[in-house]
Amino acid sequence: MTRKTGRKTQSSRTAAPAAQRKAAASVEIAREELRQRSELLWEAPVRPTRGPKPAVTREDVVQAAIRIADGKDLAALTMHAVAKELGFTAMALYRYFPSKEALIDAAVDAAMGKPPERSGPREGWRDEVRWWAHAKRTMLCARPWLAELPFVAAPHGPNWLAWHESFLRTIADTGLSPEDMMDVLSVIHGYVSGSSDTAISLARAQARGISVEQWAEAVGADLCRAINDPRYPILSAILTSDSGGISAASPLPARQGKPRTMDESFDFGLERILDGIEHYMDSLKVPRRPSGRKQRRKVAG
Amino acid sequence: MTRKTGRKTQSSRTAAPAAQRKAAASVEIAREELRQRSELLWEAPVRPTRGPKPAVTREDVVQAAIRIADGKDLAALTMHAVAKELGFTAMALYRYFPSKEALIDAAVDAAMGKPPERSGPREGWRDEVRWWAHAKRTMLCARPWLAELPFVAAPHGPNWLAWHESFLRTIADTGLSPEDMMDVLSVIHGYVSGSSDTAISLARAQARGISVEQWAEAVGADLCRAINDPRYPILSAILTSDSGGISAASPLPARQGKPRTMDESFDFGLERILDGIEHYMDSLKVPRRPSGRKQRRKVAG
DNA sequence: GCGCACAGTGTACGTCGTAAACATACAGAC
DNA sequence: GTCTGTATGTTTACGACGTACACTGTGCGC
Repeated sequence: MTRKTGRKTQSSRTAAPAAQRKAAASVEIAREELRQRSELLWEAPVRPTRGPKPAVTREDVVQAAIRIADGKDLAALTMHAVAKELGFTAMALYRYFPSKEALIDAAVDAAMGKPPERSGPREGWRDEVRWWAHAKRTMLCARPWLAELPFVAAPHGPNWLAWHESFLRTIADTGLSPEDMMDVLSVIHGYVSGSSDTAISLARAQARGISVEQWAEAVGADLCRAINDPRYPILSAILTSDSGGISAASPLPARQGKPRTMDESFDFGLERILDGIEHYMDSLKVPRRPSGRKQRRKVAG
Repeated sequence: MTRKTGRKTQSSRTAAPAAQRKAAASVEIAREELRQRSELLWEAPVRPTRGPKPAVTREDVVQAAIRIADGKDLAALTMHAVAKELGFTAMALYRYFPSKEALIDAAVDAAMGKPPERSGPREGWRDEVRWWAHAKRTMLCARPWLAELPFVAAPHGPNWLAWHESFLRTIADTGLSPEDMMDVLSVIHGYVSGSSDTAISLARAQARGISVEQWAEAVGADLCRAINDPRYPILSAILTSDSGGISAASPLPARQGKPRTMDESFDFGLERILDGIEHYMDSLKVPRRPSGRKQRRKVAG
């Protein structure tokens, strides 16, 4: 991983260790670098007429990168590996992307893909939001390496925006103000990405060939340290509340025969949030204070 | 991080790498490695009587690592850097931790710290959960590198459990079943960590010396690509719905003079979730179906 | 056909994590 | 005290990484 910013246009020394920099100049560089990376995401490459044709396209490079990350993990995604995948030397890639970071930006956006189109007639916003949340979760679990990225500023590429657009479509008719729509998007988006980390962690383990059972055993073993530890009385009580076993399908403790799986827990949380949003929408219709402490009312959009 | 061919003499050490391995054997190694990393988190080091005294403690090493990550970012946290901080050579660290990953595990748990104790009398669960969520968000923003970690199985150290215990205390008296308590924990925890990514991204930028304005400019610039792009009609409408400016305090568009800040958006979402949870609790008291699709009812804890 | 712009290569450097062999310092057995 | 074994930190080394720089080769516009 270790993403660095060490780019200078010309007077650069070696792999600038992101370390010693002169503040003022470095910020300028950082800004320019971010601008350029963003551009790479949005602008089609311009093929000059002169010179030999490139052997592949930027898209081909991106796809090769995705193939590697899918097959192993983000750590396996090295310039050498991508180059080998394409039958190149590593340096050739720098004709397509100015740095590894820029390539990863592009790979992330491409790997995210477009949000799936929902066929059939439109249903209520609640169903659609639920569907969107599941789609997003599925996407994240399918490519666990997407969650490994320490962005200073996440690249908001075409697909990233498309997912957001896709969400907004689900609540476009609810009468929420623009602010509220963005905030509702933010709740759901936050919940989905945050709450999927356990599932993602499992997906990563599986990508490494670790079985579900082995993974659950490792995670469960940690949790079990809480049992009978006086520092964790409540957790301990919960963990031992019934059979106290650990479900293979969930790192959380399984009791009384019907353990909740990770997916069920996800759905549980999602329903609570949908309830909360619905409640908020209702409170806007009937002009009475919402149950929350803070007064909020609809502003004319 | 990069991993290579592993070996395994007898029992101890080795950062058993994850790359190419013989499947069966590799899983065995991975499991053993995870077990050992977990142990390092929980067990006090045993000082043998013979031989020279160690110059520092494992705790000192961890603190040095945290200092480095705090000062820069996770990428700056190299074995060489930590060693230099302590006046050592890099290899000396391997007397304290078997691998960089093990050191990072320990640094993460230590950096997370204990959850702050709340002074004063206990208030309603809603206030307490809100308080917990803010504490966690504050902690994550203060150490943005905590969110950069690609775990296969996140190490659940003492502090990690303490945060969970601390949350459970807030809802211990609400009459929720053990399953429900864990799921409520999971919703809030998921929301907090997922929804903080923008704030964390900003914190990271600031750690690199990028000002809020510059960061917002970069993020906003990406969003603005949606404007007038036929692929993003709704987003475009929202972004231009009023003044169309981008607030420096938020990457989301600011309109009509009173932009919502990131923190306000966070609170908005949190209130919706709390509403949803409250609604669920109410539905348990009055035995009538909750508004969500799935029937859930309290089980005797 | 000529020349230049651009494709991809070869080599090199500095840094990374860490294996292996080593030197050193100290506790306990004599 | 001296001896001895073990635990400590150092030295050296390796292979992989990102990428700077100088190179070779190709093919369009002239």
